[in-house]
Formats: sequence, structure tokens, C-alpha cells
Amino acid sequence: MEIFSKTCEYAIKAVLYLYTKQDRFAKIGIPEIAREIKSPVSFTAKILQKLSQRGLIRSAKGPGGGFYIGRKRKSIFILDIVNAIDGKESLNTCALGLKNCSSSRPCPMHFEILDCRKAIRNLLGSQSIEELSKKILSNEVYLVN
Amino acid sequence: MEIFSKTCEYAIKAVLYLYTKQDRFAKIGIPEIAREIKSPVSFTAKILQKLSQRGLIRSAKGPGGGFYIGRKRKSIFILDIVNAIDGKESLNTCALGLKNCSSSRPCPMHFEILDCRKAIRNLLGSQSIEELSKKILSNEVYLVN
DNA sequence: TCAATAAAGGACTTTATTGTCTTTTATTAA
DNA sequence: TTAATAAAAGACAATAAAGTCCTTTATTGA
Ligand code: FES
Ligand code: FES
Repeated sequence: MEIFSKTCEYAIKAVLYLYTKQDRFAKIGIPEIAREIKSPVSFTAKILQKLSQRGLIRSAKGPGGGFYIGRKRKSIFILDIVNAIDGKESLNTCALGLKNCSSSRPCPMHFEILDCRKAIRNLLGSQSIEELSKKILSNEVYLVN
Repeated sequence: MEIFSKTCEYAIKAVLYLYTKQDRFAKIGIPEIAREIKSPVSFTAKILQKLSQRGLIRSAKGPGGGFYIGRKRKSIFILDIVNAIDGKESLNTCALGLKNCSSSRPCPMHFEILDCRKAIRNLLGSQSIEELSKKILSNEVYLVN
């Protein structure tokens, strides 16, 4: 019933944290990111690596290196992070574990879940990271408690 | 991103299967249930045991024994099964892993997720097992593929 | 060129979930 | 009262998710 995996949680928070930096080319190191989002350092390293491979963030090795957003790019959304980490299928598998989720041979939850999924996809696809990070900067919302 | 745990999936399907039986006192054995919902026999046994302990279904030992619904009871809903298996908290924990989910110190997803959760709770709380099992009997929906 | 730095990569451990197997307990019917 | 049956209970095994640690590679600046 948990919405996101831990991996996804940290990924979302890490990207949000990066977006709170005004300078999109400021290199942020793993220790700082992990500290600011309260996540395990080495595990976070792995996740940042993946996000970088998927092109959602950039990275620079060596002294003064770290992770950063990079040049102006089209808006990304929570959904993009989820897709990058969990894969696109995760939102389309049958809630009751049938091999294929389809309206022609639906499980007892199919149509109801479909509506719900649509709502979730809508939600995750409409929350732009820039907007959310602004809310963090203005202390409307928080990355840690 | 998966909605239910495997345990929950099997629990829901097992209870639905029991409700498809017209005779609420007909004792259904573990092998039949596991076969009909395509679940691992021993694992299913454990889950049925738990459902029985929680009072969602009844059980009878010995020859001719098995699981059954029992005397007329107030309608149960998918949500009741989820609560019995995963606990009631599972729908209230912070989506981004903050210790406490609260509107006074919300995470970036809090308010949006809140709406979503309300929708899910509504959905799961409005799907009565009786109704769903009728749809199974009329081949509108299926427990296996 | 060399030492320091920081991410990339890979092997590994821990923990939780899923699943199996065996023994015990209760019930039935001969 | 006994043998057969079926769930209850608990120990165990396999797999996946989460997390750690160590080595390698790339980059920088002295
Ligand atoms: S068939 Fe189960 S959710 Fe679509
Ligand atoms: S604080 Fe994160 S969902 Fe409520």
C-alpha cells in the first residue's frame, strides 16, 4: 500500500533538493544531498548514479564535482522520476496480479483501479519539480521532519 | 507503485472466492481455494489462517472442514481485508517517508496525495465483497486469467 | 606529472517479503 | 477409541529490496 519504493522516495527528494539550488550548474556532492534529505549516503549515491544515467540530472567527477541540473531543459514531473526508477509498467500492472491487465478480461478491481490510476498518473504528471522546489524554498512544504 | 502486497492480493481473491459460494456454510479446503485463485498452497494457508483469526472468515478443522463465510454478517469491503492484512496505518504513512504525515508540516506531495488517498479509501471502502463476487459469478470479472 | 577529489561501478550484507515444509491440534466418522 | 482428515502453528528456505563498502575511473589544480 506504500505509494513509492524507498529508492523512489530518495530519488524524488534528491532531485527536488537539487532544484532548490538557484544556480543550475552548482555541483552538489553526495554527502550534502544525503544529509539534506536524510537518506543513507551510499544508497543515495547509487540512486543519483541511476538518475544521471537516465538523464534526469547531470554529474561531474573530480574535485569540485557533484550532481547538478544543467542547462535549461523542459520541465520534469514526479512521474518522470518514478518512471525512470521503477519503469513505466509499474502503473499498469493488474492490482490483483493477473498476467495482463485488460478491460476485456478484467479482475474484480480493474475498472475502479483504472480510475484511481488515472488520477494518480494525472497527479504525478502535473506536479512539476520546479514548482514543488519553489514551495520548499518558501517553507510551504518540507523534505525532512 | 504496486497497490497491494502479494499477501493482500491472495487474501482478497481468497475471500472473493469464498463469497462466490451460495452456501455460506459450505466448507472449502485450502487446495481448492489455492487452485481457483492460482496461489501457492502453503502460503495461502497462512493467509487464510490470518483472515480467520481476524474474523473475516471462519474455519473448521477435521474431515469435511475448511473455510467458509458463516452466518449472516454485515457487508465487508476490500478495505476491511487490506486493513486486516496490512494494518490500518498503511494508508496514512507519508508518501515521501517523513516520520509523521501531517498538514502542519507537509512533504512536497502531501496535499495532492491526500486527495488521492481519499479517493482510494473511498474506492476500497465502497466495493462490497458480495457485489464483487456476484460479478465473478456472472463472468463480468475474473479471478484468474 | 602527481596527489587529491568525487562520481562510477561492482561485490557484498542485511532485512523484509514471499513461499515451503513438518509437526501439532482439533474434529469427524467408522 | 481409533484412523483419517484438515486447519493451526512454527521452523525453515528462496527471493527481492534496501543498504554498505571497496576499488576503479575521471577530473582538477598544484
Ligand atoms: S485486470 Fe486487474 S487491474 Fe486490470
Ligand atoms: S507529509 Fe508526506 S504525505 Fe503527508
